Amino acid sequence: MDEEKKRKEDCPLCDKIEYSYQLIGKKWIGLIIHTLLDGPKRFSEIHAYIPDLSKRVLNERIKELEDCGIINRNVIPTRPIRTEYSLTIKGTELGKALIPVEQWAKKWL
Amino acid sequence: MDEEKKRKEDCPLCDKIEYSYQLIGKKWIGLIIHTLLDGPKRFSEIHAYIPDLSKRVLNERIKELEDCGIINRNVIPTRPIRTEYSLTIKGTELGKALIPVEQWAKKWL
DNA sequence: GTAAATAGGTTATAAAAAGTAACTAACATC
DNA sequence: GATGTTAGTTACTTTTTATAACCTATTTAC
Repeated sequence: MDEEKKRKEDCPLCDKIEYSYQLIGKKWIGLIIHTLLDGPKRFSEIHAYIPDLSKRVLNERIKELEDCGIINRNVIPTRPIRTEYSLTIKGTELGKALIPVEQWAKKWL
Repeated sequence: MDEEKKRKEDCPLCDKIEYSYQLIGKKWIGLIIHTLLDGPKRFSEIHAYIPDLSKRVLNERIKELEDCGIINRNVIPTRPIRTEYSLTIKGTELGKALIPVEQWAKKWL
């Protein structure tokens, strides 16, 4: 069956699509981005918005999202020091790209 | 800080949004829907398109997606019997809602 | 008609990811 | 100096995923 062979064979576009699904396919990533879409937030604020997400995993997700350029960590030198997280342009655009999924949820769930 | 209290307090819309992110936040869900968006496929075809997804988990994901009304299982009484999976209307709309994420991937990855 | 192949799974076990709760460091207030 | 807050970290448990072998039914190849 030749049709079975038309799969991803070093197709760079397929790789990107697959990567994006692995990204939003990680638990909590979508909700964290959604939360930050309405403005920068501190660690404890994000945690308060998503209480079922543990601090350990929140910290892990934040580092992953920083590493792929989706969020920025801004350390504000007040006393006590506060760290604020905000979406980069790349991250804001991902957040906006997820809005149709939220609209789907409103309609179908 | 009162602002921390403006979180999801029995907000049905937030629940829906959260549920949708938990759904697409499960590994492989997005790619399976993407794969089915271009037409119905058999078990082994989906597996061929996404070879890194094991048959055990593919089977689990298929059952979950069936349970929430996103895909249909059609048993075709040919000899040998073939089972074909297709998106429901709900599933097709979710697939379409994910296209902006793919466009984001094309632009930013 | 026996041997290997295909389709659509299931099972057992191992590895990776996420959850839980207690702890820490740096400062601040009472 | 005891208590609290912020932003984490650590050790340990539970849940998810991965890996690979196996299974049943039917089919094609020899």
